[in-house]
Amino acid sequence: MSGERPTIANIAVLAAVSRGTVDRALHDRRGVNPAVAQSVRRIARELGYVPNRAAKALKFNNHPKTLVVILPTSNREYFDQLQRGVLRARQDIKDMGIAVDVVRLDCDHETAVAQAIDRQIENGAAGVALTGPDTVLVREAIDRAVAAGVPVITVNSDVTGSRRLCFVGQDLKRSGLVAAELLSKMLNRGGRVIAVTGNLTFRAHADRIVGFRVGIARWSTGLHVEVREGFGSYRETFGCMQKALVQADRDGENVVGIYMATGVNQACIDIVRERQLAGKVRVVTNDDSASIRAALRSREVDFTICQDPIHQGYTPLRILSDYLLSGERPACEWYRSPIQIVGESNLTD
Amino acid sequence: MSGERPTIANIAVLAAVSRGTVDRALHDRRGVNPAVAQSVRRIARELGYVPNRAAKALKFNNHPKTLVVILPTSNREYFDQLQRGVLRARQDIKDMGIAVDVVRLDCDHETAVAQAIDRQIENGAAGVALTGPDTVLVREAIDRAVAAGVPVITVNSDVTGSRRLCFVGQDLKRSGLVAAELLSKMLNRGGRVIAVTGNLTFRAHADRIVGFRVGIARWSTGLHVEVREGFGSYRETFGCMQKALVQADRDGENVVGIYMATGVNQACIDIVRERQLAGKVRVVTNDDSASIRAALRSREVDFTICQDPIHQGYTPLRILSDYLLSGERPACEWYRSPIQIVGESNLTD
DNA sequence: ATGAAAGCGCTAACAT
DNA sequence: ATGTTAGCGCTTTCAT
Repeated sequence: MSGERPTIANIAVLAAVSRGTVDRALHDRRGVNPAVAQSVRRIARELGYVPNRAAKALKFNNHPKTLVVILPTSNREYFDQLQRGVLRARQDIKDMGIAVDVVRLDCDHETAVAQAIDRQIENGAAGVALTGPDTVLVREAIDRAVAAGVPVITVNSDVTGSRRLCFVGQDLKRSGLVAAELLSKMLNRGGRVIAVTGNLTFRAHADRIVGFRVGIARWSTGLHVEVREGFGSYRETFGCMQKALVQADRDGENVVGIYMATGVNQACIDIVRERQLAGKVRVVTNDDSASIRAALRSREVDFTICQDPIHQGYTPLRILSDYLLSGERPACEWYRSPIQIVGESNLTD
Repeated sequence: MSGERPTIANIAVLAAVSRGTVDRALHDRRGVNPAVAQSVRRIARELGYVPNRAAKALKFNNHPKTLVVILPTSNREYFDQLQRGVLRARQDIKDMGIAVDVVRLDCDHETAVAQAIDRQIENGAAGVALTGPDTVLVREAIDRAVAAGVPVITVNSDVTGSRRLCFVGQDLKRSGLVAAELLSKMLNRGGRVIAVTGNLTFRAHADRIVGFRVGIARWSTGLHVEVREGFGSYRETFGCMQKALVQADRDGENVVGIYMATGVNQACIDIVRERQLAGKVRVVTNDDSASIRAALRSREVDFTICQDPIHQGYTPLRILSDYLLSGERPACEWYRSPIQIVGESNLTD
């Protein structure tokens, strides 16, 4: 083949036009003779032209592009971690003439999120990554952004049916499966396992439980699952756990394991501590936090299943900047963030 | 502060010299008045000057730099995976005017490795990442490269005492700890655990066992560790396992767990299969391979501890290209690759 | 509708 | 020893 690495100048020669015209043609800008545009694009395709990212980046230095990340103020510990991933990405792409802004707001408030998206587009954001509720208002705001030519990526929790570029987050069902495998393999005897979740009407919460049930059925011998909802409040979570333990006593079945699938792990940990269940009951939780780390060290928790918040912060920005620099759409719709199993031995402080 | 983002041109104005002189001063090139050089560097420091990577990258396109990765032909499955990480990095830095070559050779042969390094330097490699034996010859070759201004990174297995930029690989002692935690938590009853390794005189092999022993002491109740060496051969590994099982019978102690810390996992898996120990004995292995995946699915292995070969292939090239582009030395001497615990539930096919 | 040219920040070749 | 200039590949005026 032609040894020449394809560049705009290169294509310009072959098409017998100027570099400006090639640029215009390749970017579907107006003011190009359709026939010329056609032929330019054909040549580009034949040469396998891919824009040089370094050159484009250098050019951006004129008028820097800005990517915006919208994150919740809730679940502070987790999203602070995620933000560290964002900051790392910011460093990596700063020299590409791409700036990164982080906006934190109450993401449970759907209108707030939708408005934030609209505002960022108005301000000229070149791309948006966000965590928001899976509701119509948010979906419409995302679709408006995409229609305006601004790529959007959902992080940690997807907005289904929207025209976002892709979703970066964990496979929650799989996460539930992992919890089940761990508990099953730690518990060869039978008995009762309590799975505490937030609210089963939320898809995200339900998914983990679905996976967990499947996993228990697949790997355990004689474990029974008892699901309880804590609805995101400490009080209710604490209460439902207590009731579940009493109920088990009454039923004459031993509680041998606990799966804390909820955000309010603290309530569960406190129960384990108060009742001195450490060592008697196997406990698996989700995510990472100071109190979970402490519980791992004190053996009140055996394993916690993490979703690599750093990765979730870093990846979307890399995808967006790649998109800006090379026009390449992400390879897949769903970037599954790794499922990390963490015990006391591999705590990474 | 001065709102001006610091560039060479910028510094040149402040120092009242030309851009060329600034470039020379900042790169300690010869032919600059020491006093001038001093003042230029001072101004650069005060402005917090960091070279623009995109610009440097674009410049590289003139005469592309080449990074070389030297990998073993042995342990094929693992290093093929690692090479995939290398190829991914190659894509990412191609546009930076940085090419990546992969050389595979028999890395147990120290002279071969040392010669390969020398040859690559002679060929004008801009940086080298390598997996090689921790011997004097290799260390000297690395130091020669570094002395010639070519940065070197060791991958997967370190060459201690060498002047390599950094090491990217797993914390093997930690890996042994993790194995111990898993087995301990799966085995509340007491009994004997067989740990199969290659050759305890090799630091890398010994490390895992050290960690494993510490971990068993820390987490288990009543587990006894029996270490066997297989010396990297299938036959010997198979043989020593068999002997260990017979010995346990004779001693009247149940073998309840197996830790396969060796490269020849296959021998151990075959034993488990032949003796139909699946379900009776808890098994933890290292790394990932087709046969281990199969064993996970057939439940002959409970968990395998992986060291993220993709990461080990990707990271060194990122560090090297960052070094070329920004002159930044890596933040730490040892990039610990993540310790992944993989069961049947989180096999990533 | 198209061409020409300037410039992003840096470096290497050339000129003084 | 230092200044000047060209050029990496791309985009964006400004001219035509």
